[in-house]
This record gives sequence, structure tokens and C-alpha cells, in this order.
Amino acid sequence: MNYELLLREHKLKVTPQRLGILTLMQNAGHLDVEELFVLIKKQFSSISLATLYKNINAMLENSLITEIKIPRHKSKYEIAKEPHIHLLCQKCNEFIDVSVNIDSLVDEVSMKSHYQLMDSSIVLCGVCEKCQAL
Amino acid sequence: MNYELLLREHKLKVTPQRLGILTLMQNAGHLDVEELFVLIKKQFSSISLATLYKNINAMLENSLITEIKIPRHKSKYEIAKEPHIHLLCQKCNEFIDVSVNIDSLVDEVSMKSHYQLMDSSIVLCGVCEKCQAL
DNA sequence: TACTAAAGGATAATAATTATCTTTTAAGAG
DNA sequence: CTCTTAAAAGATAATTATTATCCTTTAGTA
Repeated sequence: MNYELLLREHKLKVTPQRLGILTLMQNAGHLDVEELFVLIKKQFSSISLATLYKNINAMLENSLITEIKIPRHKSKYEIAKEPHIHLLCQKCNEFIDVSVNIDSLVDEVSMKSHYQLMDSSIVLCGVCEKCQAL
Repeated sequence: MNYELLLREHKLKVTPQRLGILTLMQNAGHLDVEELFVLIKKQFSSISLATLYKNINAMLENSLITEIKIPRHKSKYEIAKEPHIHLLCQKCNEFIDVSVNIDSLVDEVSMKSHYQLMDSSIVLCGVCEKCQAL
């Protein structure tokens, strides 16, 4: 993914800090603000927490990234992608994506409610395979 | 629903404040902390915000109520009930429940991920029927 | 290379939540 | 029906999370 281009398309300046944040999200997956701050500090030791927040908000507004609100946990952020489902292991806190087609669910809900649906936030909680074995 | 009994079962004292909070949640549906505080103040003018928070947390820990985390909105609380789906209208902010069987979705996710799933948090966002007409 | 609006950095302010302490009260024992 | 006590209420301080402000720096463009 070319983040420089993506930022420019949204009339956001391409700064090293922004590229760093986006790259971190891509590589490290689902991170909360605190985790992001620790990691980004390694690259930009003088980066301000305010800068991180401002960038997160700017990128959210432009749909470059998505906030995932998770029951009993802090919000995590990820590069925006096709709608998918999130899984949380309640034992080890592993947090992963799983790609499942949710069209039939959305259709059924749409039918029943007469809502025109465009967005989904789905988090399923349980126990991952490893933790089941313990 | 007999809330007195429910509270006792969880070894929580039955206080007028608690009964008031639960009754409000039952009658008014999905409320955030601020909305709850305004409403409960009408019944208990001297109630403290701390009391509200402490009760929300105690009831959450005992699964009497559920917190619903909603993209771009404050958390709302509802009486715990069977798993269901939440709908948010992005225009008028209407927030409703819709009961849809999610077993097949959960089964599919479980199959693919080998997670043993017990809990779900599903919020779909779109435009309600009324707002579509505008 | 120079200009300017946007972004960065430092820090203050605000908002949300939790902790602490004292007083009150629900619940059970006698 | 008292008495006792642990839990809960209420008031407020402390903490945490987030946003706003202000000045400096820099990316983008002429």
C-alpha cells in the first residue's frame, strides 16, 4: 500500500510521523493509543502524544484507519479494510481478524429493520485454540 | 423482572438507587452515563455521580447489565439479555435492538478460527427508514 | 529559494472515570 | 424489634484520557 499517495488523496500532508504511524499499524496489527505511542517513540523520540492523537483523528476522519471498540478493553486502531469480524480471546487477549462474508446477516437485518446499512462493528469473544488446550 | 431477587442472587445489596437505575434501563432502553445521571437525579436528587459509576461497574461485573461500545459514540448500557444485534442510525442517532439469529455466523467463525465463542458485540450502522425518506 | 498553510511539539485545559474518606443504611443475628 | 456490621451512598480529590492552545517547524507549491 502506498501511504504517501493515500495521504495526498485526502489532502493530508505526508510527514514522517504519519508514515511511521501507518506503517506501524500495518506491521503490528491492532494497537491501542498507548502501544502506538511506545512504538512510534522508538522512531521519533521527540514525538508528542498530542501529535499522535491529532493524527489518529485526522486519519479516522478520512477513513484511512478504523477504530475498533472492544468490550472491557481499550480501543484499537487498524488500517481501514473491507468489513470483517474481530475475535478476542478472553484468556490471552489475542485479537485477530477473520474474514467471513456477512452479507446474509446484513441482508436479514436490513429486511427486518428497514435500515439501509453501510457499516459494521463486530467483535466476538471467546477462547482461542491454544487457551482451550491449557 | 424481579430486580430485588436478581441483586440478592449476586450478593448485591438492594438499594433504592440500584432499583432506580435498573428500572430506568428497562424503561428508557439504551442510555449513556450522562443520560442515566440526569434521569436518576430526578428520583434521587442527592445521588452522586460516583454512586452511579460504582453501581454500573458492580452490575457489569455481575452481568446484570451490558455495556455497548458504539463507533463514534459514548457507551450505552442495557439490561443483560440474549445476544442480539444493535442498529445505529447515523443521521438521527436512533439506536435499536434487532433480534436475529446469529448462530450460523458464529458457527462459521468458530469453524474458521477454532475459537470457542461465548459472547458477541455487534453494531451495524446505517440510515433508518424515516431518515431515508427525508 | 521563498512563502504559507498545515503539522509538530510542549503544555494547559477539559472530560471521564476511579479512589478515598466519612456517613448512612440494608441485612442478618439474637 | 433492636443491635451490629459490612456494604453502599455521598462528597470530593486524584487519576487518566483526550482535546485545545500556542508557538515553532516543515511540506508543498509558486
